[in-house]
Amino acid sequence: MPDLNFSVLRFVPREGGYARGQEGFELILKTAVSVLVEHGYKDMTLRRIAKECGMKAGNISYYFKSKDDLVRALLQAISGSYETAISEATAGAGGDPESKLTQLISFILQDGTTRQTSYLFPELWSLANHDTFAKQCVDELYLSEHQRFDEIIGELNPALSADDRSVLSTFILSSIEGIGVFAGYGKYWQDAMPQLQATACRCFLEFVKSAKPGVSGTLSASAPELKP
Amino acid sequence: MPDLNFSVLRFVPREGGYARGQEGFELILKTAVSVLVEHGYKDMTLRRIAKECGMKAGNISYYFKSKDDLVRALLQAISGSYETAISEATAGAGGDPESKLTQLISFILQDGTTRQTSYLFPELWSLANHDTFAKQCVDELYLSEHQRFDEIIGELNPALSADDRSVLSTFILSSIEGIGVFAGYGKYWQDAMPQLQATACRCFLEFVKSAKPGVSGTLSASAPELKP
DNA sequence: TGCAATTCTTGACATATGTCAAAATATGAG
DNA sequence: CTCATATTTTGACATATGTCAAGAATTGCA
Repeated sequence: MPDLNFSVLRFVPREGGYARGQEGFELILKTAVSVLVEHGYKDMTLRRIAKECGMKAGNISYYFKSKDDLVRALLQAISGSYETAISEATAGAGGDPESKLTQLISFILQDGTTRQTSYLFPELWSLANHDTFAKQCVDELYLSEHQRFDEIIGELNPALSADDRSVLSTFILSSIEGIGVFAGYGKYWQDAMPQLQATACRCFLEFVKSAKPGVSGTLSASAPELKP
Repeated sequence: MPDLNFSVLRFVPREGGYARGQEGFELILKTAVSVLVEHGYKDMTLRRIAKECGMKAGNISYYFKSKDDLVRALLQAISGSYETAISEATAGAGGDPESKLTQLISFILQDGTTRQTSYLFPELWSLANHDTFAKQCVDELYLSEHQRFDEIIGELNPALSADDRSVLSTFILSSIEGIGVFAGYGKYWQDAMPQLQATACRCFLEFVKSAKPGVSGTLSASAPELKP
């Protein structure tokens, strides 16, 4: 069984109960994530989770009144954990906005090389496409990442408007996440990840620094203007 | 029921049989794709496909000896269809390598705004993570896209080495695909897609044209060299 | 129009799933 | 230790799934 390591998987604390109760609660969620990663949502059954927990399926119904409930807790825990991780990763960055951007990009790409992240996110994206609550969790997660990019871009190029910043943030964030799909754990271009990381840092840093206000205008809108 | 439009869904032709047989065969595959898109792989059951086909579940077993067989045919049809679409989309591009790159990027992003593509690919990525055959189909699809980028980049900047070209192709391809996850059909940043498209074209075109040989070197390897 | 090959339905099977109630067991404050 | 509370197992339920065999219905060539 491959190693799974969330830096920290954060749970909403349980009200009342014994210590054992909290253990069981967290074990179920951790194991559920593991099953989701290793087998996909399609095969994430209560009996499978229970078996890997060393307990019986009925016991999960004691902690979660339905599978839907379990999945919700799962999504919240995952979303919250990644938000926390991003927060901590960017908190330690030096004052230099250039290295902040480089560090943020590198952190996300590095995380994308783990089996967990590489296998988990397609499941999340699929879930988000068919479930409103899942979509909210994923959106929330990415909004917090988007905000980090927005801040850094503002420092790097103060001349840009809020709209320009937002589009650039979305552009860079989504590009970076896309790289994980192609060069993440077990993917075809996995070996090129170091080069991709260096390339992404160079390309986006340069682009943000040299961007002029209106950079995010659509192509047709950027047609040559009439001179007065 | 939202409209689904594969430009063309290509099938491996059936051997022998009546005309009705071919119809049923194609109907099942088309419907299976529709169910996969609308409900996700988890809920892509034979009975659901059959019901949407207006036939009984048992009949699918006549065309496909197992569900696994159906899924394989599905993946091949999808992979082949996208390869064909990419091929045709780039065939019509003018001789100018700049507009070729712009057109290819625009085509992929435009396709990513459709419900079909936006919902389908997370399913494919998830499948590829847990199934060898699915992984092969997805890899094959992306390899053919990668090759198009590689060719165009070679025209745009002949000074680059094959390694540089390949890394840049992977970088741009994955970035573009990532944008679909964030600004595709129904996604949070959907409204920003026109700006993202313009931004991506500007950023990557500029980057490729101005790239110097060795651009894909890792950051540590690009440390200042000792002068002799 | 016959009639053999093809397509489709019927109905069943074994197995799997989420859920639940009742009984059994474990926990830890007093 | 006692015992009320919390946790866990047991065993069942209704429903769902992929698969298959046998028979009914359809197709299209002669």
